[in-house]
Amino acid sequence: MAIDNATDPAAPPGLRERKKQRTRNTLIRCALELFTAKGYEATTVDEIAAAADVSQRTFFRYFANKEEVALSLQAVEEEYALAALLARPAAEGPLTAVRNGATASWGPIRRAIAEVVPVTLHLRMQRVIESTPQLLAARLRRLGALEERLAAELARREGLDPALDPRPRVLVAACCGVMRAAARVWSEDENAGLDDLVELMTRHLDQLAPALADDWRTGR
Amino acid sequence: MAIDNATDPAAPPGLRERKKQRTRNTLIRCALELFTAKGYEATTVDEIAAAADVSQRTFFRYFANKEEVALSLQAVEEEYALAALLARPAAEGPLTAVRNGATASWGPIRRAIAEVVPVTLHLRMQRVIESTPQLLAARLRRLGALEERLAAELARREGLDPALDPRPRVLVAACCGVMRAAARVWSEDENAGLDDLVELMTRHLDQLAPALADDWRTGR
DNA sequence: GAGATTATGGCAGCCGCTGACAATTGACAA
DNA sequence: TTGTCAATTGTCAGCGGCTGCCATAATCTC
Repeated sequence: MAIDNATDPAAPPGLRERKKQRTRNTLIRCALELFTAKGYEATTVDEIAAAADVSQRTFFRYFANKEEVALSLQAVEEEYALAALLARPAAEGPLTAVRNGATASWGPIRRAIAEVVPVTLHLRMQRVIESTPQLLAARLRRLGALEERLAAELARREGLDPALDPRPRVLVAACCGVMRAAARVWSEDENAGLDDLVELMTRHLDQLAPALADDWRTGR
Repeated sequence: MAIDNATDPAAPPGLRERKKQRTRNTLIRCALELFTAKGYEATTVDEIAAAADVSQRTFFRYFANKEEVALSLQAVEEEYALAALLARPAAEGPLTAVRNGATASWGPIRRAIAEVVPVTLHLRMQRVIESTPQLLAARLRRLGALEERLAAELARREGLDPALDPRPRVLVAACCGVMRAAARVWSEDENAGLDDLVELMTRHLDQLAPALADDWRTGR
């Protein structure tokens, strides 16, 4: 029996598969360029399809809707974020693992993104997402789903039943909420780069414990 | 000069204003009944308009889109939540104020909702929102906007510059994240009531500090 | 009650999105 | 190489969300 590309993911991809991947990347790049140039809502799916030289129907075979192409690189980020937590040594405590996972994920994320589009385009797109209500909403929902997966992993690490102990959920929810707040602040500065985002997030995470103290005056 | 309804909000509403309010409430009630009966996506704006006995065009004069009518009661909740924080005495610390504001808001919220639709309908709708991707996304975005307002109020209470000190944002983000996690868990139990939701939220909030401890074993 | 204001309905039309069918292209084996 | 099968694509028709436009009808003001 010859190599079965359908079942063996390690097999070298055939022409068909490579072509599909190329079409998909082209669609993403064209879409992000149009979105960042003239805005998300002002960009038509027909325009994206035309720019990528496929029919509108084909676009919808690659992406379920216009949102999905806009957030396709965020989906990549999410996978790497989860993988980063899975890679933390078991010796690390929950909070430390979440924190170290977050900081360690940015390198791989940057490289993976760069394979598809220029990183600067992706950064500009982040701001479009943050300032487009529909996109921001969809992004927050995805982050919610990611939270669930992170919490499940945390519960597994600590040997807890996620249905009973709320601490994994609580910790993840708190950290993700804080990081989102950092991202919101970051997106308001047009010139901030990826490193600035990472630094802002860690600074915000460091404020978590102090912020929970019920008297903010004692600390200073 | 007679009473000027356009500029004096305290003036008794005329026939026109009362009729508008009635139409709006009817639209909300019809929409929620249809959404809970046959699902959000399966319900057409034409059907809602027909049930409320207005034209589709009129529906869109009351609500910017189908999402808005689905989340109109959540918008009410948000206003009361903010008002509850504003009403906390200045002596309370930030965390205490957030916590007490949250618990104190539920009474007024329940009463305000009951003026428009039966509370059970609203509770059923909460679960539809939680299980409908598009609605959940929109709700999370609104909560994000609420977070900003809450953080701004917290900064004002403590006399801080919200642009400089991240603690208001961090505290609000953490608490809101935790409460959202509670709401997600709650919505999975078909028979849980409003009181159960409140109790679950406070239980989750109480877990915030323990969850941040980096060793979960010491505590038990 | 006349005239100004405002709410409503009907219509045409754009855009996001989907199902169905036919045509094309790549994969695999005889 | 060629024939067959499966996957990919384009075209077309159509639905639902949503908007601008204009005419009509209901309220409000004097």
